[in-house]
Amino acid sequence: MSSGEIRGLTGFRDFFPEELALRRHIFSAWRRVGARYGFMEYDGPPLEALELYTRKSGEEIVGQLYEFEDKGGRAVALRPEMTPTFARMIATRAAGLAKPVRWFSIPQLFRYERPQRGRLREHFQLNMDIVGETDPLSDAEIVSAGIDALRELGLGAADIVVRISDRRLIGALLDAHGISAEDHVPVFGALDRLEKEGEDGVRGRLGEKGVEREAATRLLAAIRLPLEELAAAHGGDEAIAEAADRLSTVFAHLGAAGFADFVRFDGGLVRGLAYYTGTVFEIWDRRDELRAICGGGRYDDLLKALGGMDLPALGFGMGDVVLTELLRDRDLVPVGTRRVDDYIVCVSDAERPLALGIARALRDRGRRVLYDLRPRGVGRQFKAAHQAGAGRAVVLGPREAERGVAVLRDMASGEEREVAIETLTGPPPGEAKGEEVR
RNA sequence: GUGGGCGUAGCUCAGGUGGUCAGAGCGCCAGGUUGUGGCCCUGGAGGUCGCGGGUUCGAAUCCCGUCGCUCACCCCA
Repeated sequence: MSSGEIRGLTGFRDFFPEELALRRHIFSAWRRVGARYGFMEYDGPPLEALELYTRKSGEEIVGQLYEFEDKGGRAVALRPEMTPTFARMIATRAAGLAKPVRWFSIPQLFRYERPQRGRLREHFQLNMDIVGETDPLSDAEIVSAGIDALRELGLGAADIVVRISDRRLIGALLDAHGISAEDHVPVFGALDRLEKEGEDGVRGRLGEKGVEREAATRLLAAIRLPLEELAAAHGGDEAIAEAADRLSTVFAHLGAAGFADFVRFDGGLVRGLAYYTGTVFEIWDRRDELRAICGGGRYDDLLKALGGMDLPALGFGMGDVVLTELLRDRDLVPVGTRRVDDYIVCVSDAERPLALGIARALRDRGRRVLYDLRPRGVGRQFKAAHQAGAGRAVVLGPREAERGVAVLRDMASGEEREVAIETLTGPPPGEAKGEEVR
């Protein structure tokens, strides 16, 4: 790069045609799944009042935000997540919306931090949320939608796994192990280190939080238990039994829906966001080489906290950055599709007016049509047709023009046949759609 | 914010210990082939070797700084 060149900002992407094609491939898969699950698409502003993010997420998040003062002196921020905007939008109409509400969005989100693998300063994220339902069926529904958003792109149970837990369950577990409610959040933070630091490391962190060694060891053993054994291991603890039972129901629903191979209980799963109140889940690649592809959970208190009605809600976010890496890894990126249908080849300049008329007529039928923008040799034109990925060439020359015909050459087989020019310029035959005209 | 690695053509990369080291492949443009593409052959365009400074007779090469990319940490979507 020369010094005079203006580069794109760190952590922001340019989407060249190939990359935009992949992005659109992902978005369209997400939209198909959203539609199948009966979700309506919405969107909100990319710039919001800073307070929308600080009020519930705390001041510490400000360091990670793209935030600044606008010309009117307002503290604003580029949205780092969609949930607050979603909550605000729901709040303004909550009374009039039929519950449960099912909405999804594909916002571009921003975060001011150093880029690294799978994390940039900007990304797109599928957000799907259900508002107004507490039944475990809704938890299973949102997890199913998350799985299908990935299945639609060709990923299967061999590629991805959904780790599911429930803050109510883990909270009850902490209570049972003598950890007071106000310590739950920091303890969640410590437990989150389990995979990175191992049990000894986490025991040390728990010790700093005032959890005794013995208790820490028992706790670490407990969260590794299968869900079915967890309640049994804590005998008469009703809170644990109830939470475990509820989560078991979610798993049962997911099993009934055919997703048993995708899901797994993970008592060590902790989501960073403070507002989760129940089910939490993350989707990871099976090889565990990438960071989480998707994360979400139940946030029953957030809507009320943001000034709206007291409505239960749950949802997830699925980013495009890690997902793109996974699709590339698994060779699930569709290769370049045909760019044009027809390439019109003019043998001499005399056919140019005819070519323009044919091009216009074919384009009116919805066909993708290309022709040289300056006179070139026939060989060059065919080469260009080949490069453009044309399905067929429409050859016009003096010999054909004289007889009112054109030669259609199938670019794959090389077969040629003559057709009357009227069949190209006239109205589409029958009721067939343009794309189907051959 | 901290630390490691890396910056040579549009892309992927060669260029022991400083002395035709400005290169290859792919891609692009053109010609071979003014009525037929893919393959092949030939030619061409394209780089202040990220930028700045220093050492030296001489720096893509060594030193310092800086910017950028990247990986990890922190944190988390």
